[in-house]
Amino acid sequence: MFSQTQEYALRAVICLANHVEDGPVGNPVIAAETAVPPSYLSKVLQELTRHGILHSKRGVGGGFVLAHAADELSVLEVINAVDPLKRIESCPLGLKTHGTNLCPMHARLDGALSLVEDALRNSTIQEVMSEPGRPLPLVEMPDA
Amino acid sequence: MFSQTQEYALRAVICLANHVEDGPVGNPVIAAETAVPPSYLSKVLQELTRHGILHSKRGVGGGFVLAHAADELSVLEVINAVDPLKRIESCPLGLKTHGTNLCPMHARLDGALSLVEDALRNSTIQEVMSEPGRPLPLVEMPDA
DNA sequence: ACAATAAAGGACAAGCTTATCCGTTTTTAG
DNA sequence: CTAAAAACGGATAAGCTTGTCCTTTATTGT
Repeated sequence: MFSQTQEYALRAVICLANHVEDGPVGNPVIAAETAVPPSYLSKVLQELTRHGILHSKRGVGGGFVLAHAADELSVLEVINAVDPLKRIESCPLGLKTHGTNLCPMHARLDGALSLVEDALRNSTIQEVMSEPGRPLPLVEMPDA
Repeated sequence: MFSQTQEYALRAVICLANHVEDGPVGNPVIAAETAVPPSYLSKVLQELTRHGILHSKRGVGGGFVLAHAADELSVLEVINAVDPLKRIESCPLGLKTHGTNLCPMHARLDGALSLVEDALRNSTIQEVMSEPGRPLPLVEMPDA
């Protein structure tokens, strides 16, 4: 339901949010902390950069940083940057007389998609980085 | 978000619900009415049969019929038969100390999945076959 | 029993997602 | 100005989803 690429993108963004004080973070570091294959992560980070989620800096001391504050960035934005959640906007069968007025079946499916869209739009990266009673993303729990 | 196979399965089931009076309906008829490639549809119908959503009958006059009444069959059951919606039950990074207590990020993603699951569980095929103000699935609107 | 019909099942092909590799460009440091 | 670091970009491979084709098995009617 959520793609691997979406998952990777979210991990990377959370990782960068964790490092927000540290200046640019390089691909290898992010890869290590997020357990994403470095060569693939590289593509994902590129895509996030193209969509303005990250800023990248080349050369020595370069790497990636968040382009916006963690509480100004939604989970949905990250997902849409790499692999957009696409709503059902017109009849998948191409029935012309349905046009934009979906049949009840597709209306329900799209309704479900809209719930997802809303939930993710209203979750910021900030919110998702720590929550009382839940472990921190990307890190093993301090021994219980 | 929803796979092609899930979409095909739903179309096929709705088609069979439309033909519920007519006895078994063959693959070629379903394929034509649902605009699904017949050779692929054949696999989907097989899978629905294996999971008890349909009954199949071989030989002359054979075909497929719904195994249950349309108002006793949920959209979720159909989807789960061919390509199950899988919830996030444990940490995708395999962090052992997260175990079954997801981090807030995965908790939100799974929360979204649970909304979808609920919405689809509570939609019956009956409900999805006609709804005032919406066109009927699979058929062009009687000219407006 | 035989022939026709239709689903079941297996083997295979095309296309997209995920993943890898390597050369190029940009930036920094010395 | 040169060398090293690091992102960028293109080409290619592996795997899964989607789609095709053909043979086998079961059922029905004659």
